[in-house]
Amino acid sequence: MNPSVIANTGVSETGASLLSIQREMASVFAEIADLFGNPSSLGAIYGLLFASPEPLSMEEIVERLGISTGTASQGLRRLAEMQAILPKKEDGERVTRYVAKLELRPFVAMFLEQQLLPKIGHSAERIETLKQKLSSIPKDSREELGIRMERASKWHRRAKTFLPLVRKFLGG
Amino acid sequence: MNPSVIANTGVSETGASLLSIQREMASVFAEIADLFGNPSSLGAIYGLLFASPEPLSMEEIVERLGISTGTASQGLRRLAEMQAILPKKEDGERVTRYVAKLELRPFVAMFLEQQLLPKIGHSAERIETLKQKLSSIPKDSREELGIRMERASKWHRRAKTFLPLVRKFLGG
DNA sequence: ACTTCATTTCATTTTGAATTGAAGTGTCCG
DNA sequence: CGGACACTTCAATTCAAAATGAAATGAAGT
Repeated sequence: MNPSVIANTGVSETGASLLSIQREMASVFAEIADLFGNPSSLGAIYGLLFASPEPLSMEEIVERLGISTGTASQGLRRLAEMQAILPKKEDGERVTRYVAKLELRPFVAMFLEQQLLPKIGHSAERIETLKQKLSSIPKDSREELGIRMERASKWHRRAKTFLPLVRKFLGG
Repeated sequence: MNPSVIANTGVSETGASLLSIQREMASVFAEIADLFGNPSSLGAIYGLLFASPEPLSMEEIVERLGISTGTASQGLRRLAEMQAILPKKEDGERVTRYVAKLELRPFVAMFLEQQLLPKIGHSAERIETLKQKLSSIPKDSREELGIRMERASKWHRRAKTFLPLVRKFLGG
């Protein structure tokens, strides 16, 4: 069996085994990505770069993961936006190569600030609005509903004070 | 315009306004549910019960939310399993009615213990396994990869110590 | 035993997000 | 200019998860 089916970065031989580790790492991070509601391709790309000491070009990523150029392009953009990877435009080269940042912070920050906090905030608002509509319903339900909505508000307040704290602990 | 299009629990009139509040609440909780990777119907059902001082039967839930009996049946089962609602089989009645529990704990516990912790644990294992495969790759990559995997392990360890703590704060 | 009605089950359908891939854009270099 | 190449875009496709609804189950009452 030919051990070097896939052209690696030019680092000569035995790439097959390295590649298999990289693919497994991609798969691990893919799972984690979709656990947090992100496309698993995002995780796969990051995982590959995480397991690649050498920077990789988009083309190399596409062939090693077997994904489309469209997915790779968009994934790389989002990862760069969330500061999870670093684009390296080398001197007189045509291609951009990417390296993984090895900190957890970008992920935690992105997840909390882009996903959780805004949506928590939004639903908190909707509940506040609802509280005001309470006056227009029969008094027996009104009282109990008031208590319940107050409780829902309290959940939101707790979440809002707690989440930034999470960030400090995991991201710091 | 007829104000009582929908048969409410028998609580006489002005149900339209109560119903609209309940539907809005269902919608708020539906958003939150899918934010945490659950079917939004789960959230909708819980939200409706949360905004309903009176216990509701499955049939009432189906008609108020406009969902199918299948969805309602499965949703009620899951919510009961995760201790988010309480089934009330009343004395000589045919139907089971449900009330919302008003604590946040069941949700936090369920999310952490059923979703996060197991999957975090699983990916931690996969990374441990990968560490052992490192010996079979060229030494230059080997060293750097060793460092990186160690770092990924550290993330997992942090998450595992931190998540139970989250539970105490939000759930207790 | 038979009817009724609440609930469950599950094969099918729907829906929406992720992915594809080919056409488009832009840039570098001869 | 022109052609090659790296990358982006986006309409169409795929695919998995969720929802549907009709048939099966089963518990009460007669």
